[in-house]
Parts: sequence; C-alpha cells; structure tokens
Amino acid sequence: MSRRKGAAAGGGAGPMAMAAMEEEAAELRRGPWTLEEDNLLMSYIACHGEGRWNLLARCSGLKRTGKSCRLRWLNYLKPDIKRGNLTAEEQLVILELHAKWGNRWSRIAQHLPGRTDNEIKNYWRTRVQKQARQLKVDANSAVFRDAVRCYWMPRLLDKMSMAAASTAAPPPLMEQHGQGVLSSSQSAAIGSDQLCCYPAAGFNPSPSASTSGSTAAAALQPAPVPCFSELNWEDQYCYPSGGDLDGGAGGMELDSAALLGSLGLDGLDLGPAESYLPDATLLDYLNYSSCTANAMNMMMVNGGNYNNSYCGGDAMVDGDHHDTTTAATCHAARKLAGEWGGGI
DNA sequence: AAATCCGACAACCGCATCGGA
DNA sequence: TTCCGATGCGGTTGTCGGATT
Repeated sequence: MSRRKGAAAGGGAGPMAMAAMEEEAAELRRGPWTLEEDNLLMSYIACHGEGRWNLLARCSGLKRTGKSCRLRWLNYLKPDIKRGNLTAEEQLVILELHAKWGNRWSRIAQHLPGRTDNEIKNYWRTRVQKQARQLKVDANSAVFRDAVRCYWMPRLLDKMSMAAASTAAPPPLMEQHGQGVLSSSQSAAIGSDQLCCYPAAGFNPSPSASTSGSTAAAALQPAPVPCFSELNWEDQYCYPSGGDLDGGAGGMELDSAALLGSLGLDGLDLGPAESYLPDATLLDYLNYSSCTANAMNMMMVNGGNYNNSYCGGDAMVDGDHHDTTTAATCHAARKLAGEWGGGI
C-alpha cells in the first residue's frame, strides 16, 4: 500500500507547514516492526501505561504513528495475547458468533480471551472464506451456513471430544465403531481440515441446503437423518439416544450423581431433562465446555462411561449411561453460572 | 536449483464514534 | 452545540516462508 494522505489532510496549510508535515511523514517508519522498536514500545508502556497513543508515538522516540503503536501493542505485544493455532473450541465460537453477528470482529474477539479481532478476521478470510470459495458459494449465504453447521461444526466438536478425552481416552469412537467416516478416497479428496470434512453420522444438511441444488452440502452425500439445525439440544448432542434422559433407566441418576459430584455440585437438582435440553445452542454449550470436559474426564478416570454424546455421532453402544452425561453437565454448568440464555 | 504460487498473518488505511474543550 | 483529537473497527494490502512446478 503506497497511499499517503498526510498532505491531503493538511488542507489549507501553507507551504512551510506542508513542508514540515511532509518531512515528518517522510521520517515515519512503516512496515514490519523491529525488535528495538518493540522493546521501546514495551518499555514505554511499562512506565506510562496504555493509551494516549499519539503522545506515546511522539514521546517514546518511535518513528511510528500512534495508530501503528496501538495496533502493534494490541495485536502483538500485549502480554495476554494468545499465540498459536486456534483451538477447535475457538473455531466453533467464531463460526457460531459470526453466524450471529456477522463481521463484528472485535465483538467476537471479546468472547475469545487472548485472541485479537485481527486474528479472527484473518482466520475467517483465510480459512472460512476459502472453503466457501471452493464450494462456489458465498460465505454469508444460508447454504454455506448450513454446510458449516452440518459438517464443520460437528467435526470440530468431534475434535473437542478427543481433546477432552486426551490422556486416558479410548480411540476415537468414530474409529472404534467405524461409523460416520468417509472412505479413504473421500477423505483424501476432501482433506481432514476442510469444511467438507466428513459429516458425523447423524448429521445432514438442512432441506434448504439439500434441495436448493447447491453443490455445497449436496455434494457431501449426507446420511438421511435429521439436520443439525433441525435438532434440539438433546438430539444434537446425544444422538442417537440409547438411554433415557429423564432418568427412567437408572443410568441418568447414576451418572448425574457422579457428574455433579465431580463438579462439586452434590445435591444440585437438575430437574427434568425436558426443561433444559431444548433450546440450548452450540454457544451455550461452548461457554461451559471446559466444565464439561473436566466432568467427562472425571467420569472416565472413575470408570464411568465416556461418551461421544455430542455431534450426533457415533452411536454409543452401551445403552443407558452415556447419553445423559453431556446434557446433564451442560445443565449443571448452566445452573452454576446462573446466566443461562443471556448475555452471550 | 530457480521460478512461481499460495497461505498465513502483520500492518496500514479510511471511516465512524466518542469524549472533552 | 460545535469542533477536533483520540480511539476503535473493519476492509485491504504487503510481506514472508513453505510448497509446488
């Protein structure tokens, strides 16, 4: 970018003033920051704090604009900046919040501690929009959003489940049971990190996607089962249900008790499952995902029934226990937080 | 080995908004 | 109320390094 607007901003300034401004502009450094500049900026902020960026730029000895200093600090130097790849959880939050708010990057970033709006924006442009381009659809189209919800999100949820299971985990259930996976040739064609990553079993693009003739979702050869966006919470995350959510089979009570105990919530009354399972959104779940993951790990360590209850996935084969765990944990966390349904 | 392509991300720009004088 | 500087936000571009030809 070679545009300079310093002179134009000078408006009716006289020749002398213009010359001074141009000289000043010419002195300003642009482009990548050096280590020395970073150190200078950090030491100045350590002494004087953030803010007043133009003053900072003038007084610190940096030949940068205040804007540039601010950006460098906020996007790179600030101590709480989180580096490295976005986690599956973070990607899910981005997908969910972008569907909700659109390109409100800073607002989305507020829900991802340590991540900057710039980083999220870049992620969207380089990863998400790329997928949309490959599918020949608009990234903001309903078709693409359906594809995200039906394929990408479940895949990320699957990754999360594996991460939660981490150390003591059994092999991924999709591998165990051989369900919900593409053939090796399909996988090779699509790629593991593509949007069209294999759909978890039980997920299907919504009718709007599959009947619109779009290549986005239809090309993915989904299974003939309910779509993510059509399912309620129970279906989405406990599908297919092998047990009895309202506790009739006994597994609910057992698992809930163990679960609540692991959360330090002994005695908390979850109430009937019907009262909390519907209406929850993915984001609601994610808000409490760490709590859920802890509980799931505890259950596993204690010989409980690990389950792949979310992402509709592979069916759990052992009946009563598994399908209640995540839902109950969500509900417990929700009660604990006391802010269900608000303020996201 | 060199040239080219491409993805990732840092950085810049214009504009909008805010807040104090 | 108006002006103006500071700050924030979102779009866009530049740069670099790895992959591919």
